[in-house]
Amino acid sequence: MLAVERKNRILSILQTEKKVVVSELSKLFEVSEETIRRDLEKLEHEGLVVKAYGGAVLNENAQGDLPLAVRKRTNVVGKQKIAEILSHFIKDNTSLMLDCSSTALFIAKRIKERKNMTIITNSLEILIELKDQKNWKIFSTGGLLGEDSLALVGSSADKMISGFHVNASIISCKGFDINKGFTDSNDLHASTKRAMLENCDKRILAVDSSKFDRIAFNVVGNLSDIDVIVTDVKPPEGWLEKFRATGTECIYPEE
Amino acid sequence: MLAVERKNRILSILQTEKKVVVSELSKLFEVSEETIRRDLEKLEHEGLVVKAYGGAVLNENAQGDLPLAVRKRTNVVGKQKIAEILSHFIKDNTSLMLDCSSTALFIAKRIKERKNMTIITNSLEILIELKDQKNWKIFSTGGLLGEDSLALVGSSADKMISGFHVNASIISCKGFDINKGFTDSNDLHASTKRAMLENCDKRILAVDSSKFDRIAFNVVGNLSDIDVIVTDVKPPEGWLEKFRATGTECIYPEE
DNA sequence: TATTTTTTCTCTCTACTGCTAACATCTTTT
DNA sequence: AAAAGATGTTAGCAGTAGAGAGAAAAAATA
Repeated sequence: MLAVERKNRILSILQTEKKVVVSELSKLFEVSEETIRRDLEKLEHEGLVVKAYGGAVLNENAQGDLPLAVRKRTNVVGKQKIAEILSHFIKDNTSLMLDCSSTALFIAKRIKERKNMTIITNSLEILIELKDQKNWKIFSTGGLLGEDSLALVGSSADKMISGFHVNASIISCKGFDINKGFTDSNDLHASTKRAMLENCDKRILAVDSSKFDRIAFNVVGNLSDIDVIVTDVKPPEGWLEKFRATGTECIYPEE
Repeated sequence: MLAVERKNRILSILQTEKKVVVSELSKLFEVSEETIRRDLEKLEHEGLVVKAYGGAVLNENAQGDLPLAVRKRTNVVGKQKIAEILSHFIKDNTSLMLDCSSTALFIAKRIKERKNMTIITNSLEILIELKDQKNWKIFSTGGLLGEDSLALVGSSADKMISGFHVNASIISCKGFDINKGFTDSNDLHASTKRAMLENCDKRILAVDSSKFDRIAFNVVGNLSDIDVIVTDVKPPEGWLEKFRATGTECIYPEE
């Protein structure tokens, strides 16, 4: 039995039983208790469970993410797929900028196992998600706290971002149109995203299929501003041709 | 049954019954009364319940508290008193800087009724506490996320603070000594506090009595750097004389 | 009000279970 | 072949729980 299989089974047991006990799991899976503890440790790191003396319980808190967020949970599966794909490309000892988007938050949750990372973000949720990472450098942009989001935006945020240069920036957007480019509904957010794209080696756009063919009010950029596009489904062939034409790499799940 | 399970059940019983009785819980969970007492003791330390003779009740005050903080709950009563006093001095339409301290967080909770405030802080907890305030401007300093705190510190935080000027800065510290001044155990925090004091009209030090006669490693400032000191108990007469000599106003609760 | 009785609490001691961390072993990947 | 990852083993440490004695608080009684 694979380690991930076991971890998934533990999660599904937790969902019905509400709690698990180390000694029982050890017998059930016929592995040592230490192995179970390590599994639980990893699951805790991923924010899915809370370890307790003798076992673990579900992290209620993680079900709906932070209690604070009134997040629109559109296409969670797609966003998870994108986070899964991207997490494989992110190595130890690299620096990243992450914008304030649910996709970026999923990515943050996924890369907790990496070592010595440097993260710059304007998302309070990502800051809180990563606050306990040892040996990481977590920078927050300053700025004005957004009205309906947990993002820091405005000129001070943009200025701060310009003071850094990272290996890669990962940003998301509200709309993606093959001709019009990618757009957002808030000009302050759009400006911050642009600043992130201007101060990195690799410009990555994470955009799930619910954004396809949508155009929001504020243009963030177009294909030539992006090095890699990551999506949850294979885009239409016509798009892929365009991507090849502009030299934009496109990554999507196999089949 | 895991210890955490029991504690969670106690909390949920509390939510419906409003109170719990040690002897009843002991029978219900089939553990000794000492064990129940220890559970309640831990829950009280976490600030979730208030122990009483024979049982415990919910801590109303903590209902809206963040799940993230494992707050050091030292002298909560004193800090509340200080917040109470200060809240009377804070008027509508003013701008404040608040540092990252539990006292500042208590103050933030108290002044939510004010209108049109402008707040600058380096505390993530204060940002989240105030995120839903309508018609307020909430600014975050940027900076490096502290190791053991939810604070943003470092040169970028300090630089950002220098770009603002507010009506009053309210800061706290780890130690207050009448001769040595006020000190903190972290140089980055100390530097941020200094920056806050340098960019305001009124410099306010909120220091509860648990900090009296303690000296931490990093000096933040001395009496001449402060306009108003707010404490939870009346300081010794000798101190009051010194305050008069340096022209520092001192406010404390009446007897 | 003062005193006694009862209840509850605090503290210490002890036993036990589970945890952490370091190392060894084996497998898989590069 | 070397590096990385997963698993098992061990020893010392930390968290949990119960028992009993004495202190403190509340209630009952004088």
